[in-house]
Amino acid sequence: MFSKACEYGIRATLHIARQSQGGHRVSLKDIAGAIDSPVAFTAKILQQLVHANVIHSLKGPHGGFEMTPHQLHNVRLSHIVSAIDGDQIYRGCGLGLKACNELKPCPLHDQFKDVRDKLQLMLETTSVSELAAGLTEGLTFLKQ
Amino acid sequence: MFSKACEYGIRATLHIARQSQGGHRVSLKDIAGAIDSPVAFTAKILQQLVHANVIHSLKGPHGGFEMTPHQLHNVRLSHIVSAIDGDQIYRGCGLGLKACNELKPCPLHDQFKDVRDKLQLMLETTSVSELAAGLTEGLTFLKQ
DNA sequence: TCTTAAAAGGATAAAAATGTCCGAAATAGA
DNA sequence: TCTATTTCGGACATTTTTATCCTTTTAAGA
Repeated sequence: MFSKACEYGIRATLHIARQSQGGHRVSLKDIAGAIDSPVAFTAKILQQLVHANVIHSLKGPHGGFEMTPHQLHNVRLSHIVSAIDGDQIYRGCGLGLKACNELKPCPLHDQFKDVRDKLQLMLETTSVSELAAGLTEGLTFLKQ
Repeated sequence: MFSKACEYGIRATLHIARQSQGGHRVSLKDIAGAIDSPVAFTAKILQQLVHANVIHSLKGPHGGFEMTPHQLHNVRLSHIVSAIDGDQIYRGCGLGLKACNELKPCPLHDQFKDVRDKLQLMLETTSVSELAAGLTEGLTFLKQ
């Protein structure tokens, strides 16, 4: 569904969100350890997320990654997904046809529309904060 | 959502189904032309679909691909997708966690479940025949 | 100012997906 | 039986994704 990069991106952001809610800044190593991902690859993804204003970073000693109150309040899953994978998942045609639309639909356009719209709605309405809360409460998990 | 191979596979199967409904067998070249796909790559995918008993092939002059009445009656989109991409799309965890389940869910397990179940239901209930009918009626398209 | 810790960013490597080529096998028809 | 046509299947090539390594930049603290 999502690329590996996007999966790591979501997991990393959720970990950062959880720690930021507790007032803690986290390092790259910390994140990679918490979500069980390759360190250097995770670094590249975090860079993308910083550029996309999903997370915030600070260099130097005691540096690391965090989310500002503004980011914690506003960031939705859709922001992470479109920053890494783009919006083809919920905007593109299910059969990869460039010119597929309501007027000239592919054979599964209608069937797909339901699924795609549901996915889009879910990504756009689900906030990172609410998911991070579930982690803190020990109800959900980011590895194994 | 699906791999390129799977997109070609679905499009090819729909073209073959449509032609089979009219009593016509189609060649590889014919298929690749109709769905606008690379010929040799399409050949590989068709082989997979023959092995998966989604379509039927005949070698030699006047050979080609077709669907038997039995296949036309039974094949659903889910058969094509699982033959080419496997069932990870609607069975796997959205965040790529191997051990994600109801008891130990990932943070977006519940939100994802809805989307995934809807996708699974759609793929398992949509028959290739019904989609091919839309093509014949000129209501839907397989390229541009 | 110097050292140290951390992210940033460029170059490269490995793996997977996508795509191509060509000879082998099968089969219809002359 | 011979030839032409078509799928089959193996090997190879290209592109994209995933992953690693190393140097540079930034900033804190001694």
